[in-house]
Amino acid sequence: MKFYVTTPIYYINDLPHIGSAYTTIIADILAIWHRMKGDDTFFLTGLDENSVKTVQAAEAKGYKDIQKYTDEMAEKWKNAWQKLNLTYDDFIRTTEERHKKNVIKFFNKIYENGDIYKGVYEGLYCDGCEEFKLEKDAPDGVCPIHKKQLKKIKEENYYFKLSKYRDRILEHIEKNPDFIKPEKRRNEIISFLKQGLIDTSISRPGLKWGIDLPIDKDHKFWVWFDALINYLLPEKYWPPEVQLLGKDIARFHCITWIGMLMSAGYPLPKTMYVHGFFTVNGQKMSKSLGNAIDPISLSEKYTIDGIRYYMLRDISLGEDGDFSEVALKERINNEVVANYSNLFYRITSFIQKNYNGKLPSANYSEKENEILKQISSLVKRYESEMQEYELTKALSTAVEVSTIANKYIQENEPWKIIKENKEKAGSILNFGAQLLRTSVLLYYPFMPNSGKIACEALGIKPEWKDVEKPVLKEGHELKAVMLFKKIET
RNA sequence: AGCGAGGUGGGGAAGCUAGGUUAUCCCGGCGGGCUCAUAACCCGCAGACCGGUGGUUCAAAUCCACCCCUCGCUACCA
Repeated sequence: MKFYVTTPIYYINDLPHIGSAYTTIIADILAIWHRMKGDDTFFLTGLDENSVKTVQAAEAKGYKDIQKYTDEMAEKWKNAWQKLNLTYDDFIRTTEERHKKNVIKFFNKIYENGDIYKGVYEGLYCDGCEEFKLEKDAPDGVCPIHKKQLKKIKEENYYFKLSKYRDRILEHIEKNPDFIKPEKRRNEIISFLKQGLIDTSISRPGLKWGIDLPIDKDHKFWVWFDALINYLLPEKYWPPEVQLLGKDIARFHCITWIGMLMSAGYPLPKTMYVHGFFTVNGQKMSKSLGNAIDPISLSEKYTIDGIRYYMLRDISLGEDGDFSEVALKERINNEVVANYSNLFYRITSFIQKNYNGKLPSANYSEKENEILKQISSLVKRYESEMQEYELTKALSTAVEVSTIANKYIQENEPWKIIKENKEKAGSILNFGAQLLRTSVLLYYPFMPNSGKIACEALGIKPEWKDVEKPVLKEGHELKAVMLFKKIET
């Protein structure tokens, strides 16, 4: 089985914020899980550098050489992702030759297919903003920012015959309930399509930055057209099993991109998953409010895994959610530390102290077999939740498993038993360690950094095979490690 | 305005498609147990007339009607 997941490619007019980190982390979780299962996995992320915004940001910061600016920003983005230990397989920049080649190739296909024509774009232009305004944003034809009369400008654009594909797109979405998730986004797209579709322009004249249109040197590709094509990069993995999107860009992906692919004759992605947005401590995140969160400094304080855990645990994937530092800290202390890390330590340190770090022999009874059955059904549930991209549910299933393990240890009181019967206590610890191994693996995609340490200490590999079974053998060596520290401040 | 999603104990959610014993889970609060463990772990308790009104039914959080409230989408904004 192969698994190909994409994130949107991000604008480089600023550094990564918590929102872009969120999307990329979701992709990372999925990629890690599929790798554990042995799937041929490919995780693509990258940067959208051909936007007019790039030029504006570069100039605002005093750069004359735009390419230099993009190179520097790209380094910063890569560094940020490395600090967060994200495991992407390739990082695409739309200023790269390999991308430009793909754009041209793609364009030629739809051009030869007769889906490109020259038309006129009419719009209200503001000299101050240097951009077109929509009528709804500019009541009375006046720019809301500059209070100036907008000019009616006509310019020639090349258009893509998107409207031609409207029926096919609609049909595809209606016939494939899993194509757009969650359902609420699917409904939105369907109702949008039912209103009808107009063609979309794909080029702009007179730009100095961007990719040249092969049929007309005076035009550059409009940034959206060029950006979407990045996903085609890993040819042998096409089509993606899932493309992750923010809700603001759902329509471009679920409609325009799909129409483009139909025209060029590519198979379609299996699922477009639209996630929600964060507010920060109840407020909308924005630069002007100055409440944008830097994921790097946050991770230094709370650990990468702590943040990953919180994001998926507290915020239902697909819904909007509030990012609160208070809640973050509570989740880490009350769940990651108290439930998981504590479980890990109480079992491993007990074995280390009393059994020289070697797994004692086991003699399971009806009670243990009952629990194994329960675990096995929870693991099945986890797998189907992961498969359906219900990551929040899958994580809470993982929590259930480690709770069962804590309960088992608690009820069987090996610290008492060991005083009279070391062998019997050993059997309890043996079973506890088996449950611990399952917990570690279920948590692994969500918290891979501590997961690595946990696997090493347990002497296991992060593999999904027999995840629900008690496969650790008598005499297996393991070490006591504290995976997380309590956040005190 | 149209279309869509939702309103469930202090907070966050599940249940509702196939109506039926004490409405479930997590956090928080309170009490107890345990002491292997990072005051962690385990057990118990309090707290919800399931947005409102009316209807269908032996029986509704679950079905129907109307109403109120919140949020999202309604084209070039990653």
